[in-house]
Amino acid sequence: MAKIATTVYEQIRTAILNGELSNSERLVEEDLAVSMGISRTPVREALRRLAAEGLVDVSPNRGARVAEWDVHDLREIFDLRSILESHACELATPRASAAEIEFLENICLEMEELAETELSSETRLPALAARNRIFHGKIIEMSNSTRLGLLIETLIHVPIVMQTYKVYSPEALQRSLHHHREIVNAMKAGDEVWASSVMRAHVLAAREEILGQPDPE
Amino acid sequence: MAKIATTVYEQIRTAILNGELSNSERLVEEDLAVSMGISRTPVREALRRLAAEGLVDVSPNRGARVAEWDVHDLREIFDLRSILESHACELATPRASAAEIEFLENICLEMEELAETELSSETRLPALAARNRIFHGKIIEMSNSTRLGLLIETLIHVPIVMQTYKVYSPEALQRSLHHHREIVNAMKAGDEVWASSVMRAHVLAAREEILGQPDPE
DNA sequence: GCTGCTCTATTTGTATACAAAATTTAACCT
DNA sequence: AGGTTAAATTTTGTATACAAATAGAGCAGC
Repeated sequence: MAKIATTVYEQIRTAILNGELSNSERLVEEDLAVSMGISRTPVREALRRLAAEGLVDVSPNRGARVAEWDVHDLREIFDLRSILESHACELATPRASAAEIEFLENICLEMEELAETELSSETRLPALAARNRIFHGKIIEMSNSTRLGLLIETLIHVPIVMQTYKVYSPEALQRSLHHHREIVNAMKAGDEVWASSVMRAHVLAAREEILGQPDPE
Repeated sequence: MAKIATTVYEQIRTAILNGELSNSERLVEEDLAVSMGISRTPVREALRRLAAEGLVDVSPNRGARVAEWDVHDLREIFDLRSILESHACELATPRASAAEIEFLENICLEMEELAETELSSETRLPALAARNRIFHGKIIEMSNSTRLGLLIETLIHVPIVMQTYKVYSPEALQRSLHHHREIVNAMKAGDEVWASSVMRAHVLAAREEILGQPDPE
């Protein structure tokens, strides 16, 4: 069990991502430490790491709170995701191997099957969300750009919460699955403009589905 | 003198950015601590923060080294900068106020004057580089996207080293200044496609100037 | 001369102790 | 009673102490 700090980091992180700590709750180092039976040192390290990823806000001498995101923040995040993931598609397309294409096609198939089964939402949604993450993650990996991957990773943390719990409308789900298929087809055709365009649309469509119409400002 | 950790962070950071610590030098916590007359605790915090920004690499139980970037890394970074700064331009253009446009025009003017004076390179280059950062930073600020700003900031750290010391060819410098002018003109015209396109070209041109031809891979 | 091992010396990771700052509570004055 | 100030408590920031892990030196074997 190496690195208590990492364990703590993951625990707090998943707690935040599961909404168990939401509402800008204060994160007192000592409290977290005793509740986990450890000292403040690794807790501090974990909190700083979470702060660097934008999941908590820390003020000097005033400690850490879990970060809050308003609609404007979320629009920003989806906006940037649409650009960066689209770019990942562009980079990935000329590099895609047959095996990688097949891998993506399998994910598509699994998701399509899941969408048709009449499981209760509680089991179906997480299964879909997990495969969705794998699909997007695979393309990012295929883009072969370490930093692009890191940037997207930090952006994705936040929407993961709602991605897992938001109930998509049946039409939106269908559209989303079609997008996935179309992305793979575009990659298979070696058409990176096509692939990246669909990915851009895909993320922007998800944004509207989750956030509704653009805010007037 | 609040927050030793922040002071340490800035010291190490500028030391890295000035190349005083380059070549994947090992950063031993105790050594840094005694050399600054403090304890290891704030040094650790500073190193973790630098790690989060990609300026140092830390391995578990093996400490921190200053990060190294090869040509491939730098290509990635400029690639992403070209996309993100271009997007910043796109967002900034419809929001630009007359005062902001004027501010940017003043920077352009100052840089053009600096380019004509025959100061020794040692004083001229840093002055140009500083104004260049202000120009780009202003546009990012005008884009009004906190997260976009944060993403670009982390990407920019690395090239700052060479941006400050790299001797541009006279033609490249001229082209760069013309790009700046053109960006402002496009913004003044309210044409965000034009503005973002020039910005994209601007960053990609800088990439080629600094890194040379694309690596074949 | 080179490779692999053991043992020592560094160095990191965590715990605890103390100082400085901020928040809360309570008392006080008008 | 309301609001302001001042003590008390909580909480963060830094220093120190100790345990665990790693790297390096020296030595044995080939």
